Parts: sequence; structure tokens; C-alpha cells
Amino acid sequence: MDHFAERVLDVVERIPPGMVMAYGDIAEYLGEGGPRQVGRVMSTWGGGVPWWRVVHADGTPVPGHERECLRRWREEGTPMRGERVDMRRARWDGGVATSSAEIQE
DNA sequence: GGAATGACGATAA
DNA sequence: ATTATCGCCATTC
Repeated sequence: MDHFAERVLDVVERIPPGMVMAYGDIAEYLGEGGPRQVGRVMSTWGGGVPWWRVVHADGTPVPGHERECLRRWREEGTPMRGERVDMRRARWDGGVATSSAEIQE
């Protein structure tokens, strides 16, 4: 565990139900590391956080847990597009832009 | 130090 | 929509 890992896990825990963040989004939000680093953290220590809310930039689910993801998303009412998350609507920005502007839907 | 690797991402074909 | 490539960046060999 390092500082970066703690920050990543902290952000993932804050993703509200029904929303998701891409690996790259988290890296960009933190301002350090990159998608691969976020992925590394999730694969190693992601067991204690809502990992199913972290997906690929195109909305495809976590490798090896597709079934689990689909189940969770359907349970939380995450907007979906076929077998993938509808990033256009489910993408969470970290609780900044949407909290005041609530962009388009 | 250099090469390979990986829960990534964007682009081209 | 799917596959192939290239860029990225910390970790591991």
C-alpha cells in the first residue's frame, strides 16, 4: 500500500451508487499516475471497495467479473447500454461539476 | 539500465 | 462491432 493506492481507494469508495468512473478518469481526477496504475491498485487492493463502479473508458466491465458487474449495476440502477455501462450518463466526475451544474442528461 | 508486463485509452483499419 | 497498434507509466525481471 502506498499513498497513491490510498487515494485511489478513497475515491472509489465515494462513487455514488448508479454511477461509475473509468481508470483513466480516476487517474486524471487525482492528478497523478495513470490508468495502468489505477488498474494495478484495483487488482491488488480493490477488494475492499465497490470495484464494480470502476470500469473501462468505453463502459466495458472489469475483466474477469463481467457477470458480477452486470448484476451489481442492474441492482443499483446504473444506466446501461447493452452489456456495457452508458458512460454518457453514468460517468461520475468526483462530485464537483455535477453537484452544482448537474450537466445534461 | 533495458525489456517485458498489465483490472488502460485513443485511434486506425 | 472487432482486432491491431501505439502511447502511457509504475512494477518486476
